[in-house]
Amino acid sequence: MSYPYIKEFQNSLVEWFQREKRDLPWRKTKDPYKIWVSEVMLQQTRVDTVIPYYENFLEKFPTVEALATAEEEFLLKQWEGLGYYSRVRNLQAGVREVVENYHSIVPNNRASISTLKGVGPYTAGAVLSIAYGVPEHAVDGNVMRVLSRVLLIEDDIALPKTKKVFEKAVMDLMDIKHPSDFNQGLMELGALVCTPTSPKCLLCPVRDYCGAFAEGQTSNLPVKTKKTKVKKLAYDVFIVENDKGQLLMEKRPESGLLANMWEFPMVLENEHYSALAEFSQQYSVEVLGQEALLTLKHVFSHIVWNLSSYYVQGESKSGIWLSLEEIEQLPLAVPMQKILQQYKISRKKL
DNA sequence: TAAACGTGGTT
DNA sequence: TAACCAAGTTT
Repeated sequence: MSYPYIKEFQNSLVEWFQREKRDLPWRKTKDPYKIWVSEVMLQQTRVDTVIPYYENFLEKFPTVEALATAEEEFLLKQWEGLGYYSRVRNLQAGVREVVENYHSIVPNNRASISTLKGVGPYTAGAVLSIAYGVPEHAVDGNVMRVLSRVLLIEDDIALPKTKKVFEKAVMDLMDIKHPSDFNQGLMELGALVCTPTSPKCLLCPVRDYCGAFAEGQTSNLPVKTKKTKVKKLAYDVFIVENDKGQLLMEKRPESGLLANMWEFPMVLENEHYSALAEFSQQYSVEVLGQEALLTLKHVFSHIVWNLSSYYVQGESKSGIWLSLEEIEQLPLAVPMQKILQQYKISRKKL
C-alpha cells in the first residue's frame, strides 16, 4: 500500500502498547489453550466482565483434556451469566477436535485452526499472533474503528464484506517482528484511546499518522449503519411448589436462544385465554393457589422479554420436580436467576 | 447476506 | 429512556 509511515506507525504503536498495556490475567501466559479461552470469552464481552469467569474457568478446566472431558451441564454452569452460550459448547467441541486430531496441541497455522468449532477469522488470528507469534490479522471492532480513522476508510463496518478491507490493511501494516504486540496494540488503542465517542487523540501514540485527526473526521468514523428494532414478547412464568418444597423445572431446547439452559415453566401471554389456565393444562398441574412474585423486562440482543412471574402451589405426577439445592446446580439464564432470587426472598417471609 | 445469539455498562 | 456498544461466529 502507499501508506508512507508504516515503520513509524508500527514502532509508535508497539512501544505504546508495551508501555501502557493493562495487566490482564491472559497476558501472563502464552499457553495457546488459555489464550483461546480468553478470546472466546472476550467476544462481544467487556474485559471487566470476563476476568472472574476466566479465572474460574481455567481453575475448573486447566487443560484441553480437562475441558474435553467435562460434563456439558457443569460446563454451562461455569458460563452462566456470560451470555452467548453457544460459545462454550463450540469451545468444547473445538477442544475435543484438538485432542483427537492434533495430539492435544492447538494448531499453529490459520488453515488448521480455522477448522475448529467456534474459531472464526478473528479468534484464529488472535491465537496465532498472541500465542505463537505468527503475523496474522485479528480484526475486531476496535481494529476497524482505529484503522477506519487512521486510514480514512469509509466502508460501512456493519457490512460483512467490509472486514476483508481491514484484514488486508492489517496485513499491509503488520510488524512482522512483533505480531502479538501489534495486534494487541491496535485493540488496546481502540479500548483505551481511540474510543467510539470522545477519542483521546491528545494521548494517542499514532496521532501524527492518523488521517481522521489531520482532517478533523474522528467523530465521523467509522461509518456504521443502524440495526433494526427488537421483537417484544410477554410471558407468564410459574414457580410451582409441591408439598415437598420441590419446584417444577424445564430444560430449554438444544438449539436456539439459551439452548440447554434451565427455566421455570413459561406461557406466552395472549388476550384470548388465561395464561394460568393454559399453564395448568399444558403441564397437567392442579393449581391450588397463586401469588404474584415479580415482573421484569429482560433485553436480549434481538428480543425483549416482559416476564410476569407467579408463585403457585400445585401437584402433578409428570414433569421434573427439583429441590432448591438441585436447582442451584443447574445453569439458569439471568432472568430465571432473578425470579428464583425473588422466590427465595418471599419464601423466607413465611 | 442478514439474522440469531446474552448481558451489563454508557450515553 | 432508548440506543448504542463490547477482543465475533454460526447458520
